[in-house]
Amino acid sequence: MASLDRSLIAGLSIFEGIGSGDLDRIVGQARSIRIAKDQPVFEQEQEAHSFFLLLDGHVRVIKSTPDGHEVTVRYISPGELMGIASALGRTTYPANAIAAVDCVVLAWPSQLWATLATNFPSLSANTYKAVGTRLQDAHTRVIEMSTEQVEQRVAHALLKLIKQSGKKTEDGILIDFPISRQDVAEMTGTTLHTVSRLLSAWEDQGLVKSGRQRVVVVEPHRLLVIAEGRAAKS
Amino acid sequence: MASLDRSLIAGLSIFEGIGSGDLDRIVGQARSIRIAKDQPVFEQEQEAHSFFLLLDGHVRVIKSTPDGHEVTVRYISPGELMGIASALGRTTYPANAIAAVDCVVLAWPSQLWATLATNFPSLSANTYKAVGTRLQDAHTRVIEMSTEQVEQRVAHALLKLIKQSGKKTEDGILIDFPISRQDVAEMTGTTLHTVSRLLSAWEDQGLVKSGRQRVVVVEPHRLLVIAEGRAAKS
DNA sequence: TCGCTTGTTTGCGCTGTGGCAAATTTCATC
DNA sequence: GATGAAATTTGCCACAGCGCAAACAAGCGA
Repeated sequence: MASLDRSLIAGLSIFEGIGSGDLDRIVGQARSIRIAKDQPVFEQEQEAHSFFLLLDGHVRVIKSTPDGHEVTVRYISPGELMGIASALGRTTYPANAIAAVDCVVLAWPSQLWATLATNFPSLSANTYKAVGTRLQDAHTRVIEMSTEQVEQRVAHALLKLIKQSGKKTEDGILIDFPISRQDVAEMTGTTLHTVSRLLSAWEDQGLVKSGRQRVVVVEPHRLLVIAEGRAAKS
Repeated sequence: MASLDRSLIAGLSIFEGIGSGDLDRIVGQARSIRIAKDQPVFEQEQEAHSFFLLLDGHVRVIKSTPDGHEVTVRYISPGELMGIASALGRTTYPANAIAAVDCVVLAWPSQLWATLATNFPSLSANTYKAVGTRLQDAHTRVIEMSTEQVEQRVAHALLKLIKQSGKKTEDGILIDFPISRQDVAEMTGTTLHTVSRLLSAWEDQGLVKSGRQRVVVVEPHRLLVIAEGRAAKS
């Protein structure tokens, strides 16, 4: 399979600045795995035996709280690394990662990170740059949760999703994996009821079209207005 | 000054596994800077010319939103790195860092990171481990904001503060830098009014003692009960 | 010592959201 | 096409916590 995906893989930002020979040497040490929808890629607290690169599909990263709440930390799109506990000096995964659709991933044994990082400094630099972005994102998330109302947070969440995994359709931009009201609620710290009410209202205003596990954003620009908190109260 | 602080510095977790000769070589390239209370260590969006190690004092890291809200990202205690944008492939600081009290920091030029990291792998590993912890903390924060009520969040914030910067007194554990109700509000995503009400209530119950820019936790254990959400409604 | 500034407390009313429950739709399976 | 499970919608109510405003300390400088 390696040969088939090579051109795709070579274009990923993680491998920027890495020669094609080196790339082969890196990818050659990974095994390719298929993960069926709703199956875990890795699980919270579990020993971090591998780290992964998502080649195809979408993965949801979730943390569960002791009292039974679930919070979606982020969604992973093709080309992103996940489970890189080893690069951050951890021995267990900090969260659950679950395939939102059928996925294909590359998996490297965790102990390989150290040698890969020293042999391929660009790989290391690119990885830590991605970590920096993630840290930023997490802080942005904290800020949103601290200062915005539910309506703005949900709007922001949808905008993020279409930017990351949007697919053009004739109706608008579709989030191209199944996503329920409950899922959106877990991303934004609210309830599925409130999300449902919001989506209904937005649908009435022609902002979005949505159905069972399906959201299409018709007017991203107007959604952005809501996200920024400059919405005209109807 | 370097000689005076050497034993202190050698014990920091960032320098774990680094020989004393190497340590000198690393620290020798930093300059020591005093920063007066309320003065910035670095500022959001500003070119990241240096990265820092806090030797003494306490620093507040803040992000400002376009609409004038301020959110406290975290507090930094002695021994922690800050402003390590360069290690994460960024060229500007992502937030404001302000001295909560008079501080002493070591500062290295950002461009030095690359050579330090390659010459001293332990330094690099320790740093990224700290980054990993920070990422964890940020996610924990998101989860708290998503699932907990204000009362629990404030309780958690106080517990974090006393763990990080607590100082034993005869009354209880004092947060040993000036912290206002407003500051706590900015850590927990609420208003100074609500924080004030909570502290008043807790003071009545003998849980804390507080005054102007000052909080002493008298009964950490009972505060933890509140933080966990297992509090008996009075 | 007397202001003056800055931080804190507290009352009151309002509202955004959560909680609950029931009805309804959609999809998958037999 | 019938049956059932899962997702969604919606109405109603309750209340946590915010906003506003006014009164109160507590330091600090002159």
